[in-house]
Amino acid sequence: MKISTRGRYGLRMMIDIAEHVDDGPISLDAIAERQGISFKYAESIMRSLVKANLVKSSRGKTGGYSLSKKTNKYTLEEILTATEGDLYPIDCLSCTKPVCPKQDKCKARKMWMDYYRLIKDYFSSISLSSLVGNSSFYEDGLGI
Amino acid sequence: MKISTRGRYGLRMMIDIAEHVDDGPISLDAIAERQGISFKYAESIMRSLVKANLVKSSRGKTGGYSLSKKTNKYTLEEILTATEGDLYPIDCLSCTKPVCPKQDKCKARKMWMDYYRLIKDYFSSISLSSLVGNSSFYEDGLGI
DNA sequence: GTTAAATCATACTAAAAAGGTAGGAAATAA
DNA sequence: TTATTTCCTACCTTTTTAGTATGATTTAAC
Repeated sequence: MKISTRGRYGLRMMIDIAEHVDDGPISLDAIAERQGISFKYAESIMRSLVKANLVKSSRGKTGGYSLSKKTNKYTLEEILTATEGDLYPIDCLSCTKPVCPKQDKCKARKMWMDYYRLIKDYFSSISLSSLVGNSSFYEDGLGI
Repeated sequence: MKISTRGRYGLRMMIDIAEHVDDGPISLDAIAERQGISFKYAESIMRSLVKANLVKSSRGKTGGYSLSKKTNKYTLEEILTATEGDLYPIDCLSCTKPVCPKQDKCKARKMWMDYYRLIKDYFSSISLSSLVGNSSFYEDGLGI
């Protein structure tokens, strides 16, 4: 049931880039520093984000990472999927996995599928921009 | 993001007991056999269910496990919590865990808390009885 | 052109969690 | 008394998570 650090850190790294979007490409060094994540681990997470085309990278001296679209075009669903892997709560819901032999008789399957839809819809409904800066999500927040 | 086998198996074991509720205490041997779970692993999961007072056990020759209340009084929330542990997606939401030093500034915290409430409410809204027999959940099911 | 600063790529390792086992003690109905 | 059942503690194996090491490649600035 737990979200791994890859998903949590990946999201924070995306927020970090979004908040410094005006400064040109953001170096991983700066992101890792601000987020308190080791450079090397951040690097491995960032590569997942690049592969999923969520961020663009530029190499060389003034290189770094930048967003590939507007912050309000990102959903948490795509960010978490890129870093965590798919959002299926159980493998047998996935089309790419071998079909469970008990599937037809499984009394819990529909409940799990409904659960999957619920959380997928939730993350799809939240944009990266809603977590950035003094957004409403932040203003409503708990510990301000 | 994945549910572990303890949670999934534990739920199936509860469904199994519920479906044989008229036969008196159900032996673990029968449950493990029907559910295709190894006896020893089923035993370890069942102990979590007993500890949480979700099932009563009786020892001796005709012993076994039986429900401690009516099937419609069980929610999936309590069954999953007993077998999986708490439903928090991230540890820093839990009151019993040390407080995250960045909590006040965390832009994602409210989103995670809302997520937690969403899934807790979902599992709380589903009763064990709705997964048993030819219930509506089953009738609506996918692969029947 | 050289250099310094950045990403890219592959491989590796340690720790934790998940998944599962073993062996025997205690209870109890037949 | 015995067979059958749950109870308890400890252990083991595999997989996943989390993180590290090393070096190559790219590129802006000097």
